[in-house]
This record gives sequence, structure tokens and C-alpha cells, in this order.
Amino acid sequence: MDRDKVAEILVEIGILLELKGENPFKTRAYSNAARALETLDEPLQTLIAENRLGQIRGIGDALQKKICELVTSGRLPYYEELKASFPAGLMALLQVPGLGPKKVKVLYEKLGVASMEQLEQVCREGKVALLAGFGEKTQNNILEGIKFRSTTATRHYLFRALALADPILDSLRAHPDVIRCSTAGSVRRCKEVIGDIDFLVSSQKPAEVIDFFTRLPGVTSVNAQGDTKASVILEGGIQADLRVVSDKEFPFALAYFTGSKEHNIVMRQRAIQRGLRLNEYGLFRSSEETRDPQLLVPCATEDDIFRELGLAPIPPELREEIGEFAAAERDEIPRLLEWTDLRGSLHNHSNWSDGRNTLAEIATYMQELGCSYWAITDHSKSSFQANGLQPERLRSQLEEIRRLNQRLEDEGTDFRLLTGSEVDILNEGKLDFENDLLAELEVVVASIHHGFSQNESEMTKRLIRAAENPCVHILGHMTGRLLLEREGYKVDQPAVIDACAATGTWIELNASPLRFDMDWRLWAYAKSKGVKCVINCDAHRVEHAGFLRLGAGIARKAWLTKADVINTLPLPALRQELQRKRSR
DNA sequence: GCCGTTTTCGGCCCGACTGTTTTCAGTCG
Repeated sequence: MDRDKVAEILVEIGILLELKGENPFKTRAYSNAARALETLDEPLQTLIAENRLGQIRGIGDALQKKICELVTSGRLPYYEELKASFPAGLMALLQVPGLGPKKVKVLYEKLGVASMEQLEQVCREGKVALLAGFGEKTQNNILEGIKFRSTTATRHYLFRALALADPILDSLRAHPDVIRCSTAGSVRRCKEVIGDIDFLVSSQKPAEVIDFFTRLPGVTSVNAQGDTKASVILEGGIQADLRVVSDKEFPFALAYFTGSKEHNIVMRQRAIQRGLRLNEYGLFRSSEETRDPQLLVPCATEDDIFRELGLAPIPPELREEIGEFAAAERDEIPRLLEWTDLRGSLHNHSNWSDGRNTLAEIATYMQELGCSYWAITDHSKSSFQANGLQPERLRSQLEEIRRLNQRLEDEGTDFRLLTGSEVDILNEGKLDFENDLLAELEVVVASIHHGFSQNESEMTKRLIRAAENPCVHILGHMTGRLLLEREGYKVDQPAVIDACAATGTWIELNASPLRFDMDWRLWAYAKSKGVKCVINCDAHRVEHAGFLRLGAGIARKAWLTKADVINTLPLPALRQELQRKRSR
């Protein structure tokens, strides 16, 4: 059994134990262990083989034994028995807003509720309101929650969240009673998908700001509204939360609400170790709960808080408790990539295959945007669904690109279109074009677009064989995943990374907000092997150039610097690097 | 179930809001 599946089961055990009413620290131990597994930077198999699993923080004797059992035998009777002790539909009830393990347990034990349908029925019959600890309002809220879940998704694309958040942030910023404001939460941490949008404001008149927020255009309903916070639903069903604090509290609240939860726990523990107490209102010289301003350690910004806790400032994107504390203690937080470091994209489409715009439109747009280059990598012939190019059409496209570039040169501009192809990786790793044609192209991206059902070992071999082709510069969207839509195909990504390291092949960070593939969690390994990243828009229309900014955000989350990313190079240096693999 | 500059037992991050209570439990972030 692989690592991700094991982590999934550990999370499930944690939830099942919560339903059983187990000690909350015990249940948390399971989700902590799952997280620890997800962020391993070496194969789980190796750790088990070398008996080093117990050295991982968060994995003790009991969990080590259970994980070994799962990996080696693929089964865990403890889990199976636990799972069998509850009906299958019970877990889903936890998805209803307002329902946690305690309430679900009561619903199950008192009313026999074991599915969403049964829950809806007992609510309609008025039975829920009669339970101890429940009431009319809870019953209605559950019905509302069921309805909400069935009509709107609970996870959203980052770019949708940003599109909603930016105008709200502008409105808040313009409000006379707002001193400082920011997004917080997963949006600020640049997670690939988000659950809700968090806003933080400092103000001396919180009531005015909260009232203003709940009446903003785009707000469809108000879930909760108090003295310091409000929760609303925006058009499209995305939940947005606002917190209002005093300006003195702002940096502490910003750090707190940016999270992640796991990151915050470590921050608090560090405070406790220093005889301090950290919460959203401040860092206090006290081991007791307090908000005494006399005891406050003054901090004007988040950076000051990190320094007080013996840490170099940690950028929001890195706050996932995946090694940022060790790095910040040693003052080794890298200077992360800025999106303005990027000079162009090396994987894009035109109307020659399934893109919207002509080559001339693309050249004009990208040049005006300030790019130095833009590769045209339309689909190859096997992607007939995407109007893939036959060799003859590709050769005539090359001609047109040369003519366009000549015109650009005559006009005295430095911007250039680069010729290229997103060539299909066929079954068994053969490419859709012969090498003599690929060798004529400046940029070759190799990607998988069909045959998704092959098993992991075949997929891995396909990708490795493509990487071994001297004409291939970049492996495109490694897993083919579409966020919130479909899982990627199974592939042993570390093995493919190893092959890229051995062959000098670059790996794409596909900046399409539906993909963000290869996943940010894997770049630390790639970087350790010396594999370079290319942040590509996979643009199908000129406006997709905006994806560069999102891709850079994900790259920051992956700890990447300017030096790790190929398309920060100016054109002459890029051309040299493109030649390098072919002359190996 | 994990963990140790409080070290092998007794802790484990912290506060706001809601609803059902009348002082608090559950949920959420």
C-alpha cells in the first residue's frame, strides 16, 4: 500500500475514534501521523526497510506498528474492525456545517441516523429538536446545511477565490474606518484549492466595518455576525469570514488567521517554551491567559513576532509546518521567487491546435505584457481531439513563427516567439513525432494526454522513457490531475524526478489553476536532486498569461527561488540552456 | 497516541460564536 493511501486511512481512523468519543489528543495523533507521512521526503518503503519510521516526529511505537502492517500486508484489522463498528454513511454527516463528531454520535445513538437521507428525514419529522443539546434552530441549521452542501461545492479554485477577494479587499481598504486589511487563511498561503476566504481588518469601529462587510455587493447571505467577526456566503457559494481587531493586535491576528493550524500550534509552543503566551491578540509575557497591555511584547508586523520567537520571518506560503521552523531557526529561509522574475512561458497553445488566439495576437499581447519570449507548443497529431498538428502543419507553423520573429526583429524589439510542441507521450513512452522533427523545434514539452488507465509502473516507465529522449526539454503536467475534478494518473513521481535529474530534463509547474501540477509538495525532493522547474501557463488564450502569477505563488509554496526556475532566464541564456540537453 | 530544557507521567493551542442553556458544550477556524 502506498504512502498516500496509508495517510488517508490514518485520517479516517482519527475521525472514527472521534465518533467513538475517544480522547481528542489520541484522535489528533492519527491526523498528525498522516501529515507526517504526507510530508516525508523519502520513500515510506525505505524507512520501513531500515526500521527508521519511529524516528519521524509524530510516529511512536503504536503507529509505527500499524503503518508497517498497512504497508506490508495492505490490511489493518484494527482499522477494519473500527470501520465496521459504524455504518458507512456516518462519516459523510460530518460534512454538514455545524455537525461535529459529538452531535453525529448522538444522532446515531438516539435516532439511528446513519445517512444524509435519514438525517434530512428526522429533521423534517422534528425529532432532532427534541434531543438534549439540540433545538429548533439546530434542526433548521442542519436542514440548511444539507441543502447548502447539495447545491454548492465546499472546495474552490484559488483563482476563483482571488477574483472574489480582490474587489472586497479594495472596498475594505477604501472604507474610512479601516486602518489595515489583508486576506488571511489559505488564500494568503496560496493553497491550490481553498475552502473559504478570510479577511482581516484593523479598525477602531469594528461594528461599522462588520456592518459594511455584510452589505457588500456579492454577499448573498449572512451566516453569523458578532462584535468582532462575521461570516457570509458570496455569490457562487464561497464562504467569506471577516475578523476585525485593533491596529495594535493586527500583526498577531494576521499571523494567527493566516495559519496554517499546524504552523500556529508550533508558534504557540515556541511561545510557551519562552515563558510567553501567543494568541490572536498578542504575544504576552505571561504563562497565564491574559490580555494585559502591560505584558504585551510590542510587534508592529508579523516579522517582529517571528523574531521574538527566535525565527527569521517566514513567508505566508511556507507556513504549513513542513520544515519552515528548522530553516527559520538557522536563518535559512530562501529568498523566494517573485512572479516578476518570470520572463515568459514555455508551454502554450495557439489557434493552430486548441487555443483561441492567432500567433500574431499572442506575440503582440505577450510583448506588451513585458515578456521576453513565449513558446508556441501546440498539440501533436495523436491529440486529434485538440486538433493536434501533423508534421506538415507543424513545419508550416514554424515558417510563420520565423516570419513573425523576423518582423519583430525588423521593428527593433527583443521579444521572440519560440517554436515548439507539446508532444504526446504515447503508450510505452514513444513520442508522437520522430526525433528529426523534434530536433528542429526550440522547445519540446512531453505530456501524457491519453491512456490514463495504465498502472503506476507502466505510467512511470512511459514518463521516464520520455525524459530519456534527448529532444525533450520538459515533462508537462506530471500527473494529469484536474483539481476538484479528477485525480491524476498513478505515477511514481520520485522515480520520474530521479530520471529527470539523470537526464537533465526539466519538470513543469503547470500554472493553470486547474492543474498546479507537479504538486508543490514534491519540489523539495526535485530541488535536492538538482532538477529545474519551468513555470508554464499552458495558455489556451492570451489572458491565461495571468496564470504566471498564480504559478509563481505555488512555486513560492514549493520553496523555489529564482535560480531554480528556468524561465527567469533572459532569452540568450535560456537558448543556451535549451541546447544543453541536446548536446549532452 | 505522542512526547520530554516541566522528561516516562501528565500534559497536549486558543478563542469566538451559536444554541441551548442560565453557565456551558459543541463546532469552527
